[in-house]
Amino acid sequence: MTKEDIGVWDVCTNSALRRASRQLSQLYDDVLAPSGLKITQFTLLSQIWRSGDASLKTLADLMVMDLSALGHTLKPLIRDGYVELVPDRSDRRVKRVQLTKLGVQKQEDALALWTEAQARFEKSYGKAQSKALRKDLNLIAASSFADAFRSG
Amino acid sequence: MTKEDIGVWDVCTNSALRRASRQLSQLYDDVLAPSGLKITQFTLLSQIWRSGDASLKTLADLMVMDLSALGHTLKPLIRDGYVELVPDRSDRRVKRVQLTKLGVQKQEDALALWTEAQARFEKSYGKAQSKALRKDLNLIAASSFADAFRSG
DNA sequence: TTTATTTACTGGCATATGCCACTATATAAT
DNA sequence: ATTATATAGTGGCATATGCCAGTAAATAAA
Repeated sequence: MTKEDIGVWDVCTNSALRRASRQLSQLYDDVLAPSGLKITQFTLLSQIWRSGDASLKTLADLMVMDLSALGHTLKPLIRDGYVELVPDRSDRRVKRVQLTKLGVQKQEDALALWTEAQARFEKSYGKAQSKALRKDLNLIAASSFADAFRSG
Repeated sequence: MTKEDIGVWDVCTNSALRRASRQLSQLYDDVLAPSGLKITQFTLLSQIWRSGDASLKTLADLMVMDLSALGHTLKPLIRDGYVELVPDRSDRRVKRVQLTKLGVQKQEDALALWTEAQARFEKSYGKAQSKALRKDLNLIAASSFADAFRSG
């Protein structure tokens, strides 16, 4: 009977996306474990480094994340001394997100593990396939896609 | 400078996956809002229906979700009377997950909204593309993929 | 300049998800 | 039958993520 043979993930793109996310984050987390960072945290540290000293709002937009959600997620990283929020001098509403020395060091440490995870992923999934998949996913994450979806 | 121009999601498949998940769940949630269900909850109700009366463990495996995580996620749905856990007669450790009449009704109500969301997605992303993407994602969610990743 | 509006962030509450320790069963090994 | 081991769930704790209300500060409007 079809009902039992087909999963929601076979028909619902969102559930397929979340299910794959759970699996992959699990796999990356396992590899990153020795660093004490989860892949989500490593991702944040990496993006904070890449973004220079972006404001919370800017970083939230880049990450396609709710501003307050980002604030919450940063809490453990701030508590552990990897990240700090520096008030902007000109606009006193703004706080800039920066890596501490310890944070930079931690990111660099974990980078080797991430590279290992990424290598394993590409070995299993294919290097070109991986790149194509990221492109597809980044399209979905784009604000232009959200606009199209909402107006459609 | 490359550092600022390239996001983690351009190089890390996991972060690309999570970022796209956040965006898409957001979009689906908005469409489902009138039903009072989040897309994650609708997904669970749908899969519970599809799975007949699977045990928590079976459902967790199907959803590629931690057993206890599934238990937690079901709490609100049980509290609201959409789902119930029925102890198995033969194996007293096992609990079977079932939709209540109210749950079936709720799922059917929300189905129209989900269909709308899915239609919008396919209109923006392409029907064939969507199907291909789900296939890719389901490959990543497969246990065989996890095995390959871990041994790789 | 005084007021209205928009913007950036915070804190509280809720769901999503995972780990670990513990309990209850069931099954295999002796 | 007794003991060892494996399996299914539960409860507590922690992170991930989002909504909403409230505060502070900047900006536009009157």
